[in-house]
Amino acid sequence: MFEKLSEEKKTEILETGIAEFAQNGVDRANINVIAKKAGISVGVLYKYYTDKETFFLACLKRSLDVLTTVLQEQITSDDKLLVRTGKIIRAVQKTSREHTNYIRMYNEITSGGSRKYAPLLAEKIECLSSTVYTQFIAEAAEKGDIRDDIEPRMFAFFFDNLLMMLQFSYSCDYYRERFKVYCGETTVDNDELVASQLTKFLESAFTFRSSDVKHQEK
Amino acid sequence: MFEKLSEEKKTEILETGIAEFAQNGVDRANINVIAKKAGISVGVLYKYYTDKETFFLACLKRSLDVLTTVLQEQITSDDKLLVRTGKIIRAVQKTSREHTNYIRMYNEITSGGSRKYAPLLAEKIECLSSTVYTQFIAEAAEKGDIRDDIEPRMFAFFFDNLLMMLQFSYSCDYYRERFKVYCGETTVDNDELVASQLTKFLESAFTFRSSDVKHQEK
Amino acid sequence: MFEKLSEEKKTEILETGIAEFAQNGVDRANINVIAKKAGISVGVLYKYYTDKETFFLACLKRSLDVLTTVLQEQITSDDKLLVRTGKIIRAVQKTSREHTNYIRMYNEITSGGSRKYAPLLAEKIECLSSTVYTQFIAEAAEKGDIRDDIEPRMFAFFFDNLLMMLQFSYSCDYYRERFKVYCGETTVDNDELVASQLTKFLESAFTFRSSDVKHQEK
Amino acid sequence: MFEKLSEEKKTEILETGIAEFAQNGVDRANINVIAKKAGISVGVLYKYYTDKETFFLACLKRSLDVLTTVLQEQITSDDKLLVRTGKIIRAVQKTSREHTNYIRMYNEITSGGSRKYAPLLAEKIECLSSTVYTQFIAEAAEKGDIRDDIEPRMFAFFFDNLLMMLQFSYSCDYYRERFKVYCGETTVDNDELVASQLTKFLESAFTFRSSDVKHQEK
DNA sequence: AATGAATGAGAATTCATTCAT
DNA sequence: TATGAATGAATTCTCATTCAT
Repeated sequence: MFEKLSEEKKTEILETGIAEFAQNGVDRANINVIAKKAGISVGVLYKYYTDKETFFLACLKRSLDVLTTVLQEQITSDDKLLVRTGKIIRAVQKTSREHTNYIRMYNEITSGGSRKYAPLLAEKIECLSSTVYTQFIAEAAEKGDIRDDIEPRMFAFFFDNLLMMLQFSYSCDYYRERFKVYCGETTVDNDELVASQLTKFLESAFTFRSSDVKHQEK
Repeated sequence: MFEKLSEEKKTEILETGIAEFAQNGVDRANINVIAKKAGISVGVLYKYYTDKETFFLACLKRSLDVLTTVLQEQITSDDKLLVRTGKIIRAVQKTSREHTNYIRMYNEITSGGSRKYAPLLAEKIECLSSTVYTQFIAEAAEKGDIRDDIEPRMFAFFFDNLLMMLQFSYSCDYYRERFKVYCGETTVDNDELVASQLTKFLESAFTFRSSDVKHQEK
Repeated sequence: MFEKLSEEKKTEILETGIAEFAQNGVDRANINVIAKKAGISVGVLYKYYTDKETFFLACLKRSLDVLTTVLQEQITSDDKLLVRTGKIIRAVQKTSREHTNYIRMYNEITSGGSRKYAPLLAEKIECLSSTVYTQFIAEAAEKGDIRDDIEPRMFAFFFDNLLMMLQFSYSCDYYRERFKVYCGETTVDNDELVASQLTKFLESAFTFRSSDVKHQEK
Repeated sequence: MFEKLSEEKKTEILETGIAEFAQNGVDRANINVIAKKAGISVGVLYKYYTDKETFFLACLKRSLDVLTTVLQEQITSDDKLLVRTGKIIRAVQKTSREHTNYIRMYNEITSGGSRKYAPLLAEKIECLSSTVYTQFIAEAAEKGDIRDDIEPRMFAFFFDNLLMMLQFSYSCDYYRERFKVYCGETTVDNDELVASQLTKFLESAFTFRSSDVKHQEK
């Protein structure tokens, strides 16, 4: 398997698949078209991937692997919470611009009725970020850098929700339009503004002091 | 159009379509199956909707209309920001449980490659919530109930991002699994816990006082 | 199902399938070609038969049903054994000439590696003839019309083997050639000769008297 | 041709082909699989056999050659008719058990629509047995060992029909099931019983005396 | 106007055959 | 000369859409 296919060719095929799937969705993408665009015959494609689903999964895996690697790099940091947060946000922006299609692939599995195996692949990335975020939030809570009356896991969840939406807002058509509706045409391309605003939002979400509270629901 | 079809029949057809599309996605849903389940002939369906895409759009429109109406109700409130926030969160939870399929339809357009016209339909709901959220955040800022160093529009954007993710986390398979990965199996069904945690998160995001800042990135 | 398709059309489709399958074998026959020849679209064919195998089975069933009916008629006779034998042989010849394709379909399942369900369909015809032949041979044995030192079932088996080979020799290309090799070009079309010779052969096979035996294997 | 391929390798390739063709039928057998199982490349296979059909024919030829050789040995006998008949039957049983795949190959050409050249190959075996059987039946008739009112050629034909069916009944799935339906599960493995019963059947078919006839069709 | 049977273009997949290495 | 990766024509099957009744 893959003895003759060079690593580059292999990658090219997957990238072509990713581009098509990201563009049209799994169901509308056409295997014969992908093969042609990748400069190979359908036969080769079917030699390496038993069927369309399997090929899609391989494309998805590659996408998630790249994203996971990028995520790993972002995460490895000894900075304090807020510095780290800022870095992560900027990294998300960068990733979204550079790896649009990977993120669209990721987005592809978040909808789509009966796609069975795809979500399994995503477990890795979700587990990774959930573990990492939860842990550094818990650590920050211990150090007193962060309010301690929210469950770290849930905090991490809300945190990642914001990051995920940010990713999609840069990469996926629908979310991008919505982004514009909310923030205006220009803001979408003003990365620094968005980054600083979101950092502030998260900063205050993290550092609320209960002593300050005056108007709280019981 | 619809001269002969009673309002109830019309609704039944759309609801059947919504159920199928929500279940299987646009591409995998089968028009003939939908017609059969709705108790009509494909002929009728094609009389009123020129093609599958158009019918999907009609189903989507209905879904968004219902969600918009529900949203309107949630939004109309004179309560203070935090009370209102809590109410909205709970309303989102309720909606997610009661109108799963509508939300799945909404989710359906957030991905799905080349679906061209679908996003246009969603403008209404996005504009509505963006306007409303932006406005009440601006008002709160004026009253001093909220920090004033974040753009209301962006604030509203982050706010809605969290709500949208919450909706999907309750209604859509992939997001639901992710929800569990982050927060644990039981949390997913503990609406009160989730609501209170998210309220806290938003509360502090909203009410940060710049005077308190000690550890901020420059 | 078949509400709109008239009985004649239904039959025409099956007969077209039978002709093609008989001509080319299951694997080489082409569903699109069959549909075209039958004057329908593939869609219709697939509406009534879930796949090629199922359609082949339906064609086979029809073939075997016709053959079974014909067999039934042949069998229903109160004649004495030998008279009956002669009638059956002539009936087999007639059937073979008139229903060549049905017999080829029958022949189709006698080879063909992994064809799974086809043989099940044939059980009916095999059971029928085995039961009938076995029974009338047993009766003849009781009456003393036939030697009684051969198991009726095995006798019936040998009897049917000869009839089956006769059928195939008239209907199937290979067997037909072989028939010529053995008996000469002209004999193949001289039904009366073949019938009388086979009758004689069977007659003596049936009526051997043990008292006559002089040179028998121990 | 075959300059480099050793005789053993050649044989191994053919035997592999025979096994696959016997198992799956010509159409369903896969050339690439056969090459792999034979431990050669498809390239080699196509060097020696121009196409699948040609290769199948070569496999068929080998099968028929082996069967012809075996047949030759069975036939070469100076025994009297009935002794010889018994020997042939037992030889057929033995061959059927030992060379199942060759017989299946043989069976493969008896059906299968448009296989054009295959039957030509079989002429040899059919001519051989027809000649031999016809001749020894004629001789027996001269000696008075056999009734003389049946054409030797037709006699030989009926005789071989029974042997052929016996072969298939032991080797080919469909015929085997039919064998069981007629004679019961256990008989199929009781070679001695079958041999003696068929011998008796043939014995009386051969030795009928016209003087005994009382109830004959005119 | 309603029906749903019929259509047939389109897509996935297979595998005999070729040919660069 | 041998290899087996690559080819792509051919085939099965699906389903959006049409249209005769």
